[in-house]
Amino acid sequence: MTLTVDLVLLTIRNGELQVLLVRRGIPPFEGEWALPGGFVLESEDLTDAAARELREETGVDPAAGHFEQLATYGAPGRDPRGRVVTVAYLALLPDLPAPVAGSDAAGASWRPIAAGDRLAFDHARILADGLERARAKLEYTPLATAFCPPAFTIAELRTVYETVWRTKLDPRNFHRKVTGAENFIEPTGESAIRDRGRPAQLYRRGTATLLHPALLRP
Amino acid sequence: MTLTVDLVLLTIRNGELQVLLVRRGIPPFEGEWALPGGFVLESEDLTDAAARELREETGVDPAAGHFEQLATYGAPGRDPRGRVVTVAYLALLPDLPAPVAGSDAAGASWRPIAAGDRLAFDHARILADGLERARAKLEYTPLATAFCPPAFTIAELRTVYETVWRTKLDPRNFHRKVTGAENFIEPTGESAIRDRGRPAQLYRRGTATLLHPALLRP
DNA sequence: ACAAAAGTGTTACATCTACACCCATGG
DNA sequence: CCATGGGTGTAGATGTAACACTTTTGT
Repeated sequence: MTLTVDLVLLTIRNGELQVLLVRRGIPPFEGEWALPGGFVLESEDLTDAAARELREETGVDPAAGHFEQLATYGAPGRDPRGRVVTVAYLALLPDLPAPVAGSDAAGASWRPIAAGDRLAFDHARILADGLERARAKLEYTPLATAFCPPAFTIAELRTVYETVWRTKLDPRNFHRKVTGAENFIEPTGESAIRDRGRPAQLYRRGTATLLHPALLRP
Repeated sequence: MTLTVDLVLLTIRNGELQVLLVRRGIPPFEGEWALPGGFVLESEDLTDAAARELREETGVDPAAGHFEQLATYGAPGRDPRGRVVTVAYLALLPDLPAPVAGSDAAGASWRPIAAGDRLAFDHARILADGLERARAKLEYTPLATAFCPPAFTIAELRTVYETVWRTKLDPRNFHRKVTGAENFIEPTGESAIRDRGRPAQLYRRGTATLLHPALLRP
């Protein structure tokens, strides 16, 4: 029995939700897209293995965004080479200024979710589960901030919700909801910036782990 | 590397939340309580392995209640015998009329959560995660009905919430909330029964998978 | 009749939606 | 000045909490 970890790495680039995929260089599924992942080392915790893969693939620290176990997949036929059970992890990351530098997977690239790439193994199912988890968690946790840089405007936070949920939200009501939710975000007090229009306040992540009241998906 | 499944089986008996535990007959942790579980067979899906264990331990069909994957635990030192990774499953079951008949674990018994038994391995952590998952899911899914028999009264459903959440709920408001939530429960139309007081309408599970509006934990 | 549990009505308050409106900046 | 986006005010709909009150049984 072989144990691996696979990563569903989500970020928002160019206003669309993207996932990090790698092109497989060897059979099976040679040449197809797949989720990044790798073997769990002897005497390595599962979370450590996933964090190690994350660093290898993106050069990014897990603490920069959000990182959690998603689910485990072990259907007997899921890998034609034999019994491989994989523990999937989900990470929500800000748009990386230093992108896939230091990656050991040369073929890794951010692909829009909307592209609908065919994926190797049961990775389409894992990705779908990760997306649904992310969409659900935006409702009742402050995880949307994981997609944002350390300081962000409320409009930027709103585009996170709009992108992940594929909806439009009323800017006025959204503003009041997020500023009203306890410890969701805190004003940096610091200045304000933006290209056109009135400058916006900057905020950072608050201390809340649960949103109250929640932001319900329309 | 060894792969096992462990089960967090929850039910409500005698008005308290209980978990099925087994006394370990062999080292390590001989004589201590542990979650029921066992090895995943070669070419057996994880869910099948967990369902098989459930039937072996309780003689109950997974479809009688609710059954889902909880999380996977693989810290290197969690089993002193070597590397053992376990996939934990959570099941919510009605109070079983035919109890642990046919069980291959003679030492299996329902133990109150409140008893605070010391558990072998990292099973205390797994149980805590299962409890928190169950508590959270009662809020926004109709899973409370998994603890109920096929036909139940609203008061019985309310005691499920009160028991799992360790709170008291207003019977009048609770009644309106659950009858108002779309497709949560359907009246059997059928009669009404109970020991003292006015007879109650009987209900069965509805078709909803998500509760709207949700029942928020006080 | 009375206790006990089921179920309805009412009122005050919180939250949501939709939208009118004002504020601050770049060109 | 005016277009653009940031941010506040307000009214109606919906949901919530607290609790008085009516209904239907067993004893």
